[in-house]
Amino acid sequence: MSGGGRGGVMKVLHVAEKPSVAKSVATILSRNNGGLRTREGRSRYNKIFEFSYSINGRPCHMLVTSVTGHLMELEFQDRYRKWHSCDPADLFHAPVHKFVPEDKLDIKRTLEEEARWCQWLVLWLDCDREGENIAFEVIEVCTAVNPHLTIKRAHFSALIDREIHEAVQRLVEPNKCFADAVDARQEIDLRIGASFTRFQTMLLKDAFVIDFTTDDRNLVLSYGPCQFPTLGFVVERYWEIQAHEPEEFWTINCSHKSDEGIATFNWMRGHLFDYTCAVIIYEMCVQEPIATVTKVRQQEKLKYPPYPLNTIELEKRASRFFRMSSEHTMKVAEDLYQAGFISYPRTETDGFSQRTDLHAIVQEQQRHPVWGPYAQQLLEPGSGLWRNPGNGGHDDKAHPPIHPTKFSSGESGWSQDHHRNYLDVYRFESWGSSTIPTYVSGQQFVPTSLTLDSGVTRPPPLLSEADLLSCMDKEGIGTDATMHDHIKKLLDRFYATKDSNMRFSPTNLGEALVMGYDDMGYKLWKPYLRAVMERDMKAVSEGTKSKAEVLTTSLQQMKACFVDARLNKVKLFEAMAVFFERSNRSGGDEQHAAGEVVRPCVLCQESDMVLRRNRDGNFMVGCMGYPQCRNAVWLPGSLSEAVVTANICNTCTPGPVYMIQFKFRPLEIPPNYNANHLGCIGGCDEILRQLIEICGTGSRIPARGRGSSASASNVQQSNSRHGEARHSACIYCHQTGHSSSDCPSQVSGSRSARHRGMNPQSGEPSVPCSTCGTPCILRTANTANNRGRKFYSCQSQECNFFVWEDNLNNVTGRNVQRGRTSVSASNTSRSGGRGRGGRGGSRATATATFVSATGDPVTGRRCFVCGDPSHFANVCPNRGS
DNA sequence: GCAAGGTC
Repeated sequence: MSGGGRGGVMKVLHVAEKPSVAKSVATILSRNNGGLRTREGRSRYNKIFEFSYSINGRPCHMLVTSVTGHLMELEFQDRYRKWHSCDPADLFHAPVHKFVPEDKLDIKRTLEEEARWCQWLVLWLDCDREGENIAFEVIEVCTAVNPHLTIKRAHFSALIDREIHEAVQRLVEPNKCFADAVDARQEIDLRIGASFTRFQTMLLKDAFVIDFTTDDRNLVLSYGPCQFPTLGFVVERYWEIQAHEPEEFWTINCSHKSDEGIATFNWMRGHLFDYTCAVIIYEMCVQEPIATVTKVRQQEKLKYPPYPLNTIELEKRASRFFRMSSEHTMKVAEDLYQAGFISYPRTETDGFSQRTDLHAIVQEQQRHPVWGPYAQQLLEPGSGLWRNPGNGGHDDKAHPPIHPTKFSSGESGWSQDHHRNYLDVYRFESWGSSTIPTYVSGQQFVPTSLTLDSGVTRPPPLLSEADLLSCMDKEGIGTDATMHDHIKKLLDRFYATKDSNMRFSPTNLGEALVMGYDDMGYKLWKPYLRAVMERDMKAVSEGTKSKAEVLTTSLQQMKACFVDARLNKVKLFEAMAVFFERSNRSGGDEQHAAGEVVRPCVLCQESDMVLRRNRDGNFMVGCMGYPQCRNAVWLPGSLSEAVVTANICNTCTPGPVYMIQFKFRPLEIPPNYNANHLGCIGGCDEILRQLIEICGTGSRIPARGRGSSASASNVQQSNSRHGEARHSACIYCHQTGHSSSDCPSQVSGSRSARHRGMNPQSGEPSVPCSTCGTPCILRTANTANNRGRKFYSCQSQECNFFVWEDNLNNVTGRNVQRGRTSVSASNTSRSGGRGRGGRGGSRATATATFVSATGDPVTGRRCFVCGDPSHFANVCPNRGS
């Protein structure tokens, strides 16, 4: 019989994913005379609960404790931890290991101490893949000290009595497939993240002047399978906006004022882009102004209350109504949860289970000064107000939707944000209703106003935090508990910014990185990669694929992608060069920056010395501090291979000095020397010294042009947008004669309108918007009528400023100068004095002809009321209105 | 100095 302790009381160790669950499980199970006792463990957060219970009739001494999420981390072996310790491509196969980090050692000790004297281990981790993986971490720690443990898994979907009692009587086996799926995910995330992060940081950080007013050493250009697609959403929307070319349209609006109020009528055709058509129809209306009601339709509009809150919806609503970032929202929610005011804030569930006592939840709120009376009303049986909330159809089987759990009239020391979390009688949405006068079919009236108005098509808005969360949710980027982290990471890494309207734009850096990978043809910034990983994980968790299989294939693919990306790194360079000045610091070639560490530099005593190969193929060990420190040891020219080993020389100091496995070309060294030699560059190696003396160092075959084309970093792209850059080859088509911003190969599709060369410091031509002052950059139209024509338009979401560059020159009589040329929108606006935007009321007083939607002067069009070409009929002063 | 996932 397994379990030992035949006939006696069996000792059972229960481990939950978090302290709160341990407490709930212990409280529920001990309720019937269990005699619950609490004692401290090694970790101050993770208490140990003890009581008596019987499992399937067998008396047990129960110990319930917890971990706090994952107990272990995955890391590369020490040898590969330093950034310059290896080629980043090696990180796809460098050995990794799982270990318990420093801050979790207390928990580990508690588990070890308690597991030692127990017979059973019961795992109460959350019932999802991560929970299963944590379960195996706990198993590893516990079985290491007690290999005889019988291991069981409790399956529960809610922390309620029946579920918990049932779970403990129906223990199952832990599911290794689930845990394996997470192992695979962890390893892939680590390898991809570390390799690409090191690669792009070392490639670009020092090669460009990236000025983010931060300590330069902290600038990391990270890559991650979640953060990059998140950035991708932001950049894609931004490009969509950039690519938008405003088009003027015309609409006829009619209103009618009666005793009952004002009715506004919309034109069934919506709007027309053709001015002539619109004005003809409008003039017909004006000449026959009597309106006839042809149909009256009444429609009931329903508005449903929202579904119960899950984490994502909570974050979206806090962002929309309170302008709180998702990250801050989760902090506040955590505070409220810790204090017992709301239920667990990380949940996917958006429907209450049948078993939830909703009346009890509402009862708690009866004393509240604001919504207490409403709560009381709800509970009154006669009021007929009670209605169960809807169900959004999601259930994570672990937690209920987020709801208030007890009454609070405000705790001292809490910020306003803490109070905001209640969905009270919901003051944050309105019915949005309006009442209109009643009409009957056949009724006739003369409109109070009838206008021909112009409008301009607008691009979609920048992504809000709620939009971004929706995109991530839809594409499966991150989990409900981590999405806000990924968004914050974009801000922390200077990849994106959030404006005062809580909307996200990419920074130059964020845009350049996405552009670089996009130009390589890689969808690394798209959600597909994550989707493939998610599919693989599912296959592993269902047992249709093995962990090893998924790891092998996906790492193989990712490594191929990495190697290819590195071959195409010029694309990243070019994209960066669009936005940033090149620096004259070292770097820019991660191959040069990388190298295997051989020893600490004795000269500068700051950096490591690494094994490198120069462009001629010769080996040397040079200081990472180059060019500040020029310490170098040149190795024999007869070397064909050299690899740093893990062997440390026991004579040379200061150490460690790693020994190098040398391989010489046999024909180039004297016959009495071995072609394979494990040597040391620290000074102790007599053989190496002799070979250097015999063979010399440096170029083995002088001046034969070897390696002259080997440089993969000969990017000569100048970042200057003026002067010499115009004479160098375009970075897109590689032709001379135009700059990259004018490249004809780039002026179609959304790519054409990308934000190229708009670095404010670069002196790109721009005009300040006369309405809001935002600098407007020069862009090129791509419409049938105006292909290639340049225009300025305001990038502000709220502003309609637009002007053709050639009009500007005509109007102001001079060319646009860099920076601060001021332009009056009223003189240059396309739409003259018409329209509702209030743009350019000056048109009515101008003597010029009309300006059409394309900006060209229009001849032969004049007010049909008085014939004056300076205005249209709708604003004619001679027309009785 | 690197990822994403748990959670305090």
